Amino acid sequence: MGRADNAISRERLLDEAEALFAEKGFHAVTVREITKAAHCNLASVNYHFGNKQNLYLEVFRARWIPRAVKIQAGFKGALSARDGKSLSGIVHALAEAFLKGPLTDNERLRHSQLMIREMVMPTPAADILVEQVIKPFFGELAILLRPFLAEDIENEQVMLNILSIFSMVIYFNFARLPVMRVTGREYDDDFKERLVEHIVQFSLTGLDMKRKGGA
Amino acid sequence: MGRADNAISRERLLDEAEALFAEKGFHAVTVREITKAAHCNLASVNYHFGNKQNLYLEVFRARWIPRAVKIQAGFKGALSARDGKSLSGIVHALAEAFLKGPLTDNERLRHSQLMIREMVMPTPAADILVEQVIKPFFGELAILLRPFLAEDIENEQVMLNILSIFSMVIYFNFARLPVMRVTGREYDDDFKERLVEHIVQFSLTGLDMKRKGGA
DNA sequence: TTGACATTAAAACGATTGTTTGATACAAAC
DNA sequence: GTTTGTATCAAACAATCGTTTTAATGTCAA
Repeated sequence: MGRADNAISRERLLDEAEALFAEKGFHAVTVREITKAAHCNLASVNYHFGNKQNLYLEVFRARWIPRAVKIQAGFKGALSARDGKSLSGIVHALAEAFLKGPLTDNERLRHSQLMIREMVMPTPAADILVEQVIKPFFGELAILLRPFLAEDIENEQVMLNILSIFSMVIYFNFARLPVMRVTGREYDDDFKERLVEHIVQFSLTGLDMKRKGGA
Repeated sequence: MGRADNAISRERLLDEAEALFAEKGFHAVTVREITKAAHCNLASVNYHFGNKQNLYLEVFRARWIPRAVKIQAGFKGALSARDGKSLSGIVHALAEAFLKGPLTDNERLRHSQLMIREMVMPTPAADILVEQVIKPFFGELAILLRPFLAEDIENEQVMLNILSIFSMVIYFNFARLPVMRVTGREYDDDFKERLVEHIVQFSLTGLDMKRKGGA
């Protein structure tokens, strides 16, 4: 084929590579596996991306970051729409953006898996991830949350709070196995809704909910 | 050498394999790498464990689970010692057992890394992990926490609360890169103490700490 | 139509992988 | 002292890995 299919097979490689890297990890996936899934020739990875490592990095630049931007856009949209001016509204929009949001369930799962992998075993992609996505986003969150917190609160304390909310959102996304086993529930829409509500309530009041009466 | 060194090199293999599997993941570690680190012959992995997969599984049975038991013992010890009869005491003992506890910092890191890997990309080891360690432990925690929660609270709600606390403990252990980058702090004893206090406070009151005055 | 360029294709490359083999060394049993 | 069983060792195994090579195929400009 000629030049016309240039972008197409390159994009297919990125799609399939992202799915496989997310599911199995970098070293467990072979170039042959990727090219077969993308219906490309074996040499196409090295032709379009130089080598396997570079394809992995490009997956983050061309797929992971845009997805993160999409999630953040969903969050900001929900914010300005209705939940803008209350603490529970902000946390609700945040949890919903990551657990339900504009992505499919598979996309969300892949997104979390790739991020977790980079945190447990950082590669050069982790720098891009932290500096270009996490730090800026957490900075915006800090500005949003600060009006609702104590006036003399330190920046470190704000960040720890954000990290704690984030840890729940991430955990309920990637640790589906123990969550399902312990609660006995499937990851359907009902349960996701339940999780969003739980994250909001726990983030606002913690365990101390006697005054609210339990559920 | 003769029979005397039997157990010794087998144990060395388990030690080095655990460290390498935790750091790099199953597929990224080679048998040659493990045997070299353990000062053993290349064939010793297949001699003692049959194959590489079986060594990985045995790492969980012979190393990971005992470590989990040790952490839980540290938690229960702290409970009966002083923090037994208050909500904050229980959460404090829990956070401290996982973030400071009886293990070295490297041991704690490896422990979290292996667990996270099994949650993101489950292997047969994940079943052992969830059924033999996580579910029983969460069951005990539920019994401990229930007296302090609302009387009509559902079991699912209790489990979600435990999962939330657990998500923070896990996250602050394995996601050190973003935590350090966002807070600007190193993982020294001071910071770990700070993290324990934060987890306790957030678990008890969430973000709504204005009545307490911030820090 | 021709020449230049971009992409795909098949085949092979050397290196590395997990695993197996057969010989050797050693301690305990008889 | 011979036998038996266990552990270690160097060496080689077939298979698979990422990557390179070379040729073929297509498109577009001149």
